[in-house]
Amino acid sequence: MKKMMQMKATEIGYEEDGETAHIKTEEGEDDEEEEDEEDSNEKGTAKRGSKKQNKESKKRGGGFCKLCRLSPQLQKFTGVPELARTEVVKQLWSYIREKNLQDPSNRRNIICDDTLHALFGVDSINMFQMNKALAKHIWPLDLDDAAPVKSTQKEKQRKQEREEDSDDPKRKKKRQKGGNSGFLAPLPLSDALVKFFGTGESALSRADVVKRIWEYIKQNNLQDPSDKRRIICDKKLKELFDIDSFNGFTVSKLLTTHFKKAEQ
DNA sequence: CGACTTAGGTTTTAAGGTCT
DNA sequence: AGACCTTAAAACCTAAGTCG
Repeated sequence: MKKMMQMKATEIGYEEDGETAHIKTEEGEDDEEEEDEEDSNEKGTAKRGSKKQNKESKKRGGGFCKLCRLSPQLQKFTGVPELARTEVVKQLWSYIREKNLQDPSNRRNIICDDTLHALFGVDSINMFQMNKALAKHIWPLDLDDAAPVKSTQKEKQRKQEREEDSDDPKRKKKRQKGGNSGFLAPLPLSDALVKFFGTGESALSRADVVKRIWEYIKQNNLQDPSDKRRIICDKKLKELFDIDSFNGFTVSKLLTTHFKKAEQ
């Protein structure tokens, strides 16, 4: 599965030169970005590059499965004195879901109830910071005293600081935007399209048409099971588009010929 | 700009295992 | 020896394509 993901990624055209990383960093504040970028750029590139090759042969799991000693608070939470880090994360999330502790307006934020507050010492925490906060509660087994796992990277602090204040504003902005532009204006449909829908409507917005096409695709189960973006045309679709199959992303393109231009 | 779709990459953290 | 990969979680974001 993951192998597939990698392949797809390259297919789609993600560049290896750190462009993706850059896009991501954009979300954060710009000042720290530069140093950061250098770091993650290199790393990311190498990672992605070799991942492709190595993923296939690597499956054995690293040191994450190793049991770690848990802080008293975490012991209380999990009920056991030792647990693999991955298991702790798992339990945490099941607890969060069970108690419905995700902030509805930003589900990456976790509202801490008393139990979590005891663990993290904050009222709310985002999912990324949570992982970091968790580090204070997970100790190596061989360390008798409560020495938190050594934190090697100071630079990384900057990263999550970036994460802290970058976070959602951008997204919110996006969400808030909204409002109608003229894109929703109905456009005259081709006869073939009118016939295809069979509702008698002769004009619909592009978005509406796309929506209905997808409804039809789903109703008739026309998505290629091995790649759901691929649409296998049935007779009706074939008549409409005159092709055997198409990529879901190109619906819009295919529809072009079925919109009569107002001026025409 | 935003309507619509899906797949999947990215983000965080840790340290041991594995590969070069 | 040192670089890189592994695990878990969920949400977000991006990609193409079109239009006024």
